[in-house]
Amino acid sequence: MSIRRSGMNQKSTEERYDFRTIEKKWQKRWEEQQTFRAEERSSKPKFYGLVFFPYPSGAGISVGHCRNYIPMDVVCRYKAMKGYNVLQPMGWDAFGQPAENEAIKRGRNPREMVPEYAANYKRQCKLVGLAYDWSREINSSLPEYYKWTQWFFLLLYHRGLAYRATTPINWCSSCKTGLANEEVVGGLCWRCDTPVEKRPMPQWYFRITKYADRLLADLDTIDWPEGIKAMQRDWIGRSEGAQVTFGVAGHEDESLTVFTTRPDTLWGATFMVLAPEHPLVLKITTADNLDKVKAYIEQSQRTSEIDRMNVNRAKTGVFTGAYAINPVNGAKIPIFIADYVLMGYGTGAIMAVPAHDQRDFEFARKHNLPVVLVYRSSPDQTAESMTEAVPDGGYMIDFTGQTGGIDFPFAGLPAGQETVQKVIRWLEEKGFGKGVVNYRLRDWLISRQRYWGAPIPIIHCPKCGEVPVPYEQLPVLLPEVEKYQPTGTGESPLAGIPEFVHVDCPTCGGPARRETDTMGGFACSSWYFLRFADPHNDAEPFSKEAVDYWLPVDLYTGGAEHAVMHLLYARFWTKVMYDAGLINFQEPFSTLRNQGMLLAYTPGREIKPEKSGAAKGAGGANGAGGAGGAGGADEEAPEDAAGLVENWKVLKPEERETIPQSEWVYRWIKMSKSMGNVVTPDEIAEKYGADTLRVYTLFVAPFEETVQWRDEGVEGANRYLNRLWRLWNDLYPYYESGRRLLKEDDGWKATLTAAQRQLRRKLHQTIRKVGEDIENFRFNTAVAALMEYTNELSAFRNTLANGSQPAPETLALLAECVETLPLLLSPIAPHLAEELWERLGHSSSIYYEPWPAVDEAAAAEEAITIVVQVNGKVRSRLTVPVDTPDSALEQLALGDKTVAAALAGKKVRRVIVVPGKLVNIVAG
RNA sequence: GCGGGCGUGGCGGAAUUGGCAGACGCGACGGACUUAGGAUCCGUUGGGUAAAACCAUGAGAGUUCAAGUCUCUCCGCCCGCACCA
Repeated sequence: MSIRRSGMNQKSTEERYDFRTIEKKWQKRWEEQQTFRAEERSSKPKFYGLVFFPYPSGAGISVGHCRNYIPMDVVCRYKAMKGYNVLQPMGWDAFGQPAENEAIKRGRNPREMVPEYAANYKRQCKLVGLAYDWSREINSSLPEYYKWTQWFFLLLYHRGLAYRATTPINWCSSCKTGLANEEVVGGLCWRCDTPVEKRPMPQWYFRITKYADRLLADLDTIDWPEGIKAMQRDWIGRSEGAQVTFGVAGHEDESLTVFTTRPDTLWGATFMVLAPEHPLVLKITTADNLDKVKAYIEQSQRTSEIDRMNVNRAKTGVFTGAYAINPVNGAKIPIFIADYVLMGYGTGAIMAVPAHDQRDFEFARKHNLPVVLVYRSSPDQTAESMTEAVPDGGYMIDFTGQTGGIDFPFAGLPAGQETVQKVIRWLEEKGFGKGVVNYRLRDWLISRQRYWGAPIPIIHCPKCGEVPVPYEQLPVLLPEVEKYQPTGTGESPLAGIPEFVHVDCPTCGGPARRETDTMGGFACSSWYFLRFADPHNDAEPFSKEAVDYWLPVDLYTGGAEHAVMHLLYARFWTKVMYDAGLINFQEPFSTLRNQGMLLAYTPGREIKPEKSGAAKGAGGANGAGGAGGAGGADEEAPEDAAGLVENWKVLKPEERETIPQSEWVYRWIKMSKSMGNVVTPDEIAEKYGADTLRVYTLFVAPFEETVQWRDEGVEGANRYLNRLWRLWNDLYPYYESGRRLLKEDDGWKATLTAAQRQLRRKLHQTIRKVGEDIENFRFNTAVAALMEYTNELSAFRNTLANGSQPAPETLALLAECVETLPLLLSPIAPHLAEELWERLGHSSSIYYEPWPAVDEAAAAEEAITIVVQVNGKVRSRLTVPVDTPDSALEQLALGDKTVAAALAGKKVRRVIVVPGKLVNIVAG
């Protein structure tokens, strides 16, 4: 029996480690020695790890951001130990409305406020021990950065990808600015949930639609979560079909082109529907229908976006009095207008085939329009008996003789893509239409009528028209203003600054006006990942050499809320730069991962379910808005919507005073500033230390999963680190004498006892497992593996005889354990790892130490447990040497006492041996 | 409705190609050490039984010697999109 070491024998060992002192010490040293600075030139392979560009808000970072930043930091630190030249930068997405709104709210100048907030973020990042290369810090609101954002605007402009157009835009009356389609979520502004209206205004757009096919196709080349790829595919919304041109009866000079994915159903078109906004509507409407039509148009303009998007609404619409002529059979069909047809999709006009399209069917029944079948599945199927449309199946009906002399070669063809293609070819031959590919994606509205953004570098000259600012005149500096508030007139605050607006035309020298719109924040974040490769270049946005070396980003992490916006825009700009020969890759982010949301247990109160207008929030229990706690998007819910989650409301700070705790109702909701339930890394670092925060964050759940923040869990992580600290200190005294043996020769490995070999096996298995888990983003099991190992090491320690000197090979083994532990710990709990490493006598940072090598021989199992099953049920276990042949396993299994008992009275029919795993005896 | 994901102890979660379900941690319980314990250490901890048997991975079927894992049908939850012609 061995003597158990109790804590009492180790009074000299500190029970708990002094994380405050240790963490401060190492953070200071990392900073002084610029430990995390990426090498400019290196023969090493590179690794570029990046987290979503954050906007520095006044609230600072929360533990939600840490759920993204810490895992990335672990990967980067691990990669450094694996011999990579690592680039892990950080910077500030400082332009845009969150900053501007906060500046307005606090009555502060964003130029002063933003750097303060950024400094606070930076302080917090350091507090958490994140290994950023701060020499590459960037700030998108500084002229040295936005000069190049403007440069890229001009690049797009000169390549025909930026244009100004006056079309009805999505207008948020609260933000007082236009929104791109991506920024309208369910008819509401993505930032403030205000219902979006349509307003015609001249605006700048980027022609992202030109890249739709490539943005879609290249999704197949990148390692991104399926869900994000699916969202981008849906957003791009490619659909194949045909445009078919119909004549208009009585208007021989006009024609109407429809887009349809089902040109094979043209013979069943019984009416046509135009979007109310369609330009031909008023031209073709007959006099007696004009009042009705005008009224309908007006009504549909009044109908809110949200209402129009309600699928279950009745299919309203009115007849224009005009008729279209179906080219395939000369049939005259009535033309209606209805708001279920959208001007922004396809051609804004559809042919309606009620027999095979549900919406058309509903419209036809409501307005007593005929239904004509094109496909039939059985001979007795009739249009009259239909209760709903039949979207697919069946064989085409023979329309020969009913097509006004036009041939009909499709009788009997089955419904399907092949038939559609045949019809398209036929339409093209006849000149009735052509096959086209249509996209849901629309051009990217970049104009903002706001102050805090990069001015659009364009000059409007009465003589020369639109003139791009010459490259050498960049940057167009954002002027100082007295008021940052949006003007309310729909114009940018910049329009009120004469010295900014009035400018000489670069072309003719005459008086001209500057463009006063600024660019939306997504412009800045569409190229920042490139700037990190060469952040201080003042001659160009980046040198090709630096970008060729560092890019693309190897690993990119952030919340899923940017699935379409930022990630689509950045991909688009990357492709444009590729086309311009600036870079040699087409996808900026090779691997993308999304961290899960962080929920906090939050006190609130029940509220009455009714309440007329407050229908919003019924969408789900994730609070207001869907943005994640970490990464760029900093949504801020409006005051009245904040905290409303299905008949439940977060307690306001004052309510926590006035409402007794017995009436509090707790719920798990997203941790966010607007909910007042944010836990900051500062408070955790203060109480338990940054390493504890790191361990807890990694251990609590898989990276992608939503997690619930629990203080008990944090305490568990802290306990573990203290346990590890004590264990290491208990073993440390053996290090000096064991180390010599460890380094001198390998002989000791052969003389280990079985228990010692087992410990060493666990050690090397752990080295392998932790490395693999980090590479595969399984941080929770990496931490678990470390815990398992320290548990075994701890049990081994307890077997050491107190006071007496262990045998030499034991000392060598202990030295190996003592030396390896800080290395394994280093990516996960770097402060503690550095401290232990230093105590081992090292003077340089553990950050650059090589990751320990796995001794495969030591890691290999000597004996394995073979499960013996009878008819699939475990009856016994055998411990055998690894190389036991199958036949011997079978014999051993059959000879086992419990197995024999289970087999009593049965006949063995079959024996399955799975090498290294089990023996299953089938008997009956 | 469509697309993506998920459902395992009291809780968070483990579980290679189908091969011992519940690693690791939290919580709980018992013990040791203590003036003390919300510290530390050592145990126990899915249900069930005296012990077994047996029952357990949302429900139900199927494939297989063997299913948390594969197939089908449901149910529930989360995320995204939603009249897209």
